[in-house]
Amino acid sequence: MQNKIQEQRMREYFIQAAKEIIRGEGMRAISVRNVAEQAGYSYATLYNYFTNIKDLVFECTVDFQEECLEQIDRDSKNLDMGFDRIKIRTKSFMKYFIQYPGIFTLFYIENPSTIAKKHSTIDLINSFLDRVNQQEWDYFLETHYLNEAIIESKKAQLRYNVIGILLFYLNRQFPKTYNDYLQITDNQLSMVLKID
Amino acid sequence: MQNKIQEQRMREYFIQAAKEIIRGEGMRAISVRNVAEQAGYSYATLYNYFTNIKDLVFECTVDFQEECLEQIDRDSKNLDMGFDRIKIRTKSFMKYFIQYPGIFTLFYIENPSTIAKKHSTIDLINSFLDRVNQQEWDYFLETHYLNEAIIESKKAQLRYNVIGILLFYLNRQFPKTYNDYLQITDNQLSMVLKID
DNA sequence: AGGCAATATTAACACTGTTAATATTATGAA
DNA sequence: TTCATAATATTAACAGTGTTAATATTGCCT
Repeated sequence: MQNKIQEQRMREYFIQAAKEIIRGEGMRAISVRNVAEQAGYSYATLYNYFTNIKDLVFECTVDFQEECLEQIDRDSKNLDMGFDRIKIRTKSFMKYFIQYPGIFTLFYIENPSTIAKKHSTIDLINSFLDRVNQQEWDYFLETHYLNEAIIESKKAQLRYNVIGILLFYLNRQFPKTYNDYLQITDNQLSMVLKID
Repeated sequence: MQNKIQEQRMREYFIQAAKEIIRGEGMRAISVRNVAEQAGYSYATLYNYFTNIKDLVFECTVDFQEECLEQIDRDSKNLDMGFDRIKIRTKSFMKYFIQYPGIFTLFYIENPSTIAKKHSTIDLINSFLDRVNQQEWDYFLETHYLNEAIIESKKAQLRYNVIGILLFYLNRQFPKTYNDYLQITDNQLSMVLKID
């Protein structure tokens, strides 16, 4: 690890390989030998650039977040500020994980190697949905439409509800059909995103 | 598997062993050899009574649900029907999984061997919190305090919110402190369990 | 071209779940 | 009781996992 540019390039090869596997076959297909083969290197080479496989896969999360955010922006452009925009953006957020269940597993199911290590990555994941709608929450605050306590409460409500729905649907096959999932989602978002 | 009584007794040995490990060291410590040793048998013997290790661990869920329900009933006895009773019972439900994080992992994180197989067990897990508060929801319906649509919506809101909070706290160390977790929980339950 | 440092690969270890072959135990008939 | 057979338990083995140490290969500079 003398040449920093070459080192980062090598890391990127492994990260791209891991991303493809996670996107396609999911977290179950992730293994040191699998990722290395996809990257075109031997399995032990991976350890010259990452301390372990968990560290590697969690580095993928920043790229996935970017990609997800791009989809959300596409799906919500030209929309006026307000609850409806949050609703659309949140549904787009959820759609991304429905498309790539392996990425949901990585974000919320998989547990990191060490609890303390790479805490920033986990923090970014935890606050992801909050950041997706940050513009809107700020708008509500500035226009005095909602006060800060209410905003924090609704932000949390949305966060837990959305991840809960995805957890049940993707990890527990509940509800059984996609249509039921869509209906529950719409109902729940409507409950959270309204003035009481 | 000639004598059904002896067979069930053997299964119970393995189930009890698995339960102790899940309660104590968590799902990470579950392995065929580990469970078998705790049960006092060789690892291959397990396969005479269970098709695989996943089937075995998911059989533990019925016992855990019973135990959890007993705690909830203890914590909520002598309470009048109403939102407060749901709140207390739901907090007790959550407390159980905070006490035994391994059981939360088993219930909501771990995925079964086959999707179709043992669907009833998964269904019982999915509906567990609903059943915990079924008495109260029925009471609200009978007394015309809430209509059926509202009840179903609130039931779902509670379900997703509660599991979401536990997922973040137990699997993502968010929030960092137990006190913050308690405050968020109380706030969220108050939001869901009120008349709009 | 030779030597040294950087990097990549193979071999090995301790695990995992699962199955097949073997050893042990229990049961019933002579 | 003895022996054969069925039932059950155990060991050996296989293919997989993550990770580390020893070895092979590459690239660079004198």
